[in-house]
Amino acid sequence: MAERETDRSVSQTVRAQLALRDLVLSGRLRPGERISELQAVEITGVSRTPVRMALVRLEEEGLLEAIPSGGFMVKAFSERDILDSIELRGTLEGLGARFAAERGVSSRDLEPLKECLHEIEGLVRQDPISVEAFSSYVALNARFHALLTELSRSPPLIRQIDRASALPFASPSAFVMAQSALPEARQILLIAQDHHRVVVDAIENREGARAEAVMREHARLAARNLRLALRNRTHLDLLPALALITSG
Amino acid sequence: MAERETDRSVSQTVRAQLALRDLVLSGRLRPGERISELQAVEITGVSRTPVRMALVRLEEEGLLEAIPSGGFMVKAFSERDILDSIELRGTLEGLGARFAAERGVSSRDLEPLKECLHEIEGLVRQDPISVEAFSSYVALNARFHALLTELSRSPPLIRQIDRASALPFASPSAFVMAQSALPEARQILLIAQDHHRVVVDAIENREGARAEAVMREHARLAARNLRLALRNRTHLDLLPALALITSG
DNA sequence: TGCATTCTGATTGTATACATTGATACCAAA
DNA sequence: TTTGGTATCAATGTATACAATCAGAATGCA
Repeated sequence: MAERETDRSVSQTVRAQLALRDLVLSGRLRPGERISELQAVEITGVSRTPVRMALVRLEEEGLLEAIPSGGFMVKAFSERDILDSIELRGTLEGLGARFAAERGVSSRDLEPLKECLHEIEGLVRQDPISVEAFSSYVALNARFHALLTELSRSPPLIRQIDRASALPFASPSAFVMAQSALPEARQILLIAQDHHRVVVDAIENREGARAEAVMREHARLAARNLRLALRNRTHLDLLPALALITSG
Repeated sequence: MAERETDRSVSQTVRAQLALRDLVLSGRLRPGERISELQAVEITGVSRTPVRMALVRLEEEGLLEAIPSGGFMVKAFSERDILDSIELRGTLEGLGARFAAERGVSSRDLEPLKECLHEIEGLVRQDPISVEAFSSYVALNARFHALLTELSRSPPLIRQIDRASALPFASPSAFVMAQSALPEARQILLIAQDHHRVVVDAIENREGARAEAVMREHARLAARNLRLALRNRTHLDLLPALALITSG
């Protein structure tokens, strides 16, 4: 029944973790629903031990919640939780940008970031933006944010940002996806790209405060637009992670 | 050998987690040193399964690091890592204070915070501060920060702050302990208490920006003083967590 | 003597059996 | 009918046995 294609390249634990995460994000398990180990064993095809490890890691990741009496359930998020997560992430990224600016970054390190910026530039110039271009944008945007995070050169901060982005609705891609639901999507992307340009410029010129401020504004824009998109409830199926929302 | 006093109130996993954390923080395991499961089993007196769970949790907590080839080792931190962690925590607390201020807090919710403030007030008024008073201060300070964090009423943020404080050198107590190594310790405590007063006042008056700014300044003060204390290398044994530092 | 290779030992990753605990349903008594 | 208790059962927590993998040492060959 369960596929026995033992892919030796990854551990059973990792495979279970991926399968269970997908199960939660796809919405096949509703928020608040208990996830039984036996059930998880049947679905993933691995034994209880790695399943258990995967459950613990997913709990630490924030997708699951431990039940006091034992076991785990799918965590439920309110709309406010999601908006806070976005702002939280923006604050951390802001600190990262400040670190990068204050500590100085060689032009060699800035190169990939600028290249990324340039590629995005080409995409948003289109009007209207094609579907393929849009999905490229999502990938490039995620890449931009990842590179920017790296520039902080602060392992503790990078770690924390990664944790904050683990919640699927707080990832940079999620921002963009949500914005795409709005009629003024292209305008928003143009503003976002403007933020990108400013933060790179600020880092280059060692203006820490400006770099930080623009990243926070960047997140606030994302939060505002997600809120609007949630009000309209249009095309939100683009972002399956929103299945985790329970209350307004 | 290993105590067989099976304390039924807590799980084996939790007991192992506590024992191993203590092992790391006490410095009996040096940074970079590999921690073998067998060894952990002997020390904690519990079997491999809960030990393994504890190791995974301690890794997520940031105290251990997974070795690619398998197993875990004690994580090593640079001085820069520690200073960044403090600033990171201050940034998160700043956001929390802003949330509290912007969203409004009932005077009923502020009461325990003010009481805490008042108790600290009594302590710092002493000159010189007695040893007992100082250790009370450490506890009260931690309590103040915890209450403040709660006031944000943002589960995602609270979670993140808790994670940031898990690193022992980033906890509020660590700030105070480190400061105690300096000759001007009392002056510093007075300034810190001033910050506490300002943040409460700002929250009460719904001044989000001011609340945020003072918490960040609060952390910057702590970082500055820790840096000074590290330079002097005086009384740093007060903070055993610093055993995790490897490089300057 | 130096380097590569293989073998061996130990340690981790996985599977499963056992113990224990929490939940539920049913029955009896008030 | 409701409430209390008990018994049963299912699911988790724990222990241990087995398998796979990695590191290191020893040996053989160049």
